[in-house]
Amino acid sequence: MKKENEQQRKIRVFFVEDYLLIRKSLVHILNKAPDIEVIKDFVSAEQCLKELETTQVDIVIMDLGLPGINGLEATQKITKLYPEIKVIILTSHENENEVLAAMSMGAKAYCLKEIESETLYTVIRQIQKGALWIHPQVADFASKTMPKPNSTNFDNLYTQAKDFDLTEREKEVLKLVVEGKSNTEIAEEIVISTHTAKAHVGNILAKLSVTDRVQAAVKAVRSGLI
Amino acid sequence: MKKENEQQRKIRVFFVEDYLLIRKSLVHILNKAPDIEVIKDFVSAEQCLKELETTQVDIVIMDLGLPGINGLEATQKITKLYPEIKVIILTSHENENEVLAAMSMGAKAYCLKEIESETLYTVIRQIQKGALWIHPQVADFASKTMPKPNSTNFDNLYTQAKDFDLTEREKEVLKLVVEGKSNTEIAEEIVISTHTAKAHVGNILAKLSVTDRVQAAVKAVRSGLI
DNA sequence: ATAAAATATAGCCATTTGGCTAGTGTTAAA
DNA sequence: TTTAACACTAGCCAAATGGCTATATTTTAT
Repeated sequence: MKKENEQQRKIRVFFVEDYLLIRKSLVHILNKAPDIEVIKDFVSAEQCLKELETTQVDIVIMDLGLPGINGLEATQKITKLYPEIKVIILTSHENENEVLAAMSMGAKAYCLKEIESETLYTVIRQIQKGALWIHPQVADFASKTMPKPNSTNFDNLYTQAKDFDLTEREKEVLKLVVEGKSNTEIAEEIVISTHTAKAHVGNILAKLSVTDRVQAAVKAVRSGLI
Repeated sequence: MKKENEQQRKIRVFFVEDYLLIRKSLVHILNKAPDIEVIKDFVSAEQCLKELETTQVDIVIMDLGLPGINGLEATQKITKLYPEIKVIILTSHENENEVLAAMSMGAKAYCLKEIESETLYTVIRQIQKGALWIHPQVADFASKTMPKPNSTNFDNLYTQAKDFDLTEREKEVLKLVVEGKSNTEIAEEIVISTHTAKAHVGNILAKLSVTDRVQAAVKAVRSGLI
């Protein structure tokens, strides 16, 4: 059925990546697949969004860490404005939160740049068919937190993922922990008792799933929380 | 003169870049130049260094931010062991210190991944002829601090900028500190006494000019040391 | 209105931390 | 050869940490 359609029509792709050299090389690689066609490539998400107003594509492949509108925001915008378009994240970020955030923004795939080109072709084809795909290397933490595919619950993932459910006060304390402050210093700074400071730190450790303040600080910094 | 040599012999290149997809695409792009040949490409600097023992090349193109030995250390090793080999840094880091460090490590060129492929070909050809090249976008701060091409003054740049003068052992310990390990755990992990572990941590704190391991960890992460 | 959080406080206790001084053995540079 | 840096070990001590249980007030949802 519909032989020409399914086998002859190429998968139309937009590609967003800020570094020229990488962009051009990847476009080249992508176009080597007989059934994939990079219609246009963009330095920024803004340009891509602009072009989407007039051009129909099947898939947008998007880097995270773009200048201006970042890949996550762009993904959200695209999936909201054009639900039929599938967004594939292609990035080097192995960050847990980024994966969760991207998927909750509506991305259909999360690929690390580790990926082999042949696998990438396959992923693109699978996504085109409606699949979801997450790179094995980051799939474990994604699967944990992604039980219900209902959007209500998903929307919070981004904030939850980035916030670790910390309260305002706890974020305040965590910031001071990252500065290397002791519980006593923290207590002085925000005018609470040392007991309270300790309690806050303890709760922070629990919420971040770590066992000491060093790990908490590192996690906070690495996840961009602080 | 020597028409065949200069025009027919291709520039032999090693290419080091950890992300498979990017590596393969760039190799492809590089090989499109008629006078450039990527002999081999590597995921890690270690592998590249190993291969250099047996294979002669003109140029090594190197990413920064590699796993294991990073691009800067590798550059230093290469230029020390094989002064005739020119190292080209190809990275996305626009960091001032990285540029200075790379050049002081003996790199001959510092290219951002922004670069156009045609320009990259030109740079490679220029470098092969003995030139130095720094990407316009980062050239300004490089030129400021690069007055004396004598190595004495330059050698410190790297350590001052990134290393905090840590010894190998201390870096090893610092990595474990960042992982949130206690002194006891560190001692177990690298098989030393807890006393030694404590001593190392103490020395690290002093060298990083901080007063506790949290600050050390944060500083290590933020400065990209770990 | 009631339950559920967030915030704050308190004490106990084993363990860890960081600063300090004081050594030993090894290796590399002056 | 001697100095200097590195790696390692050791003990002391006051302070800090993290886990624990318990309580009370306030804010926020339902």
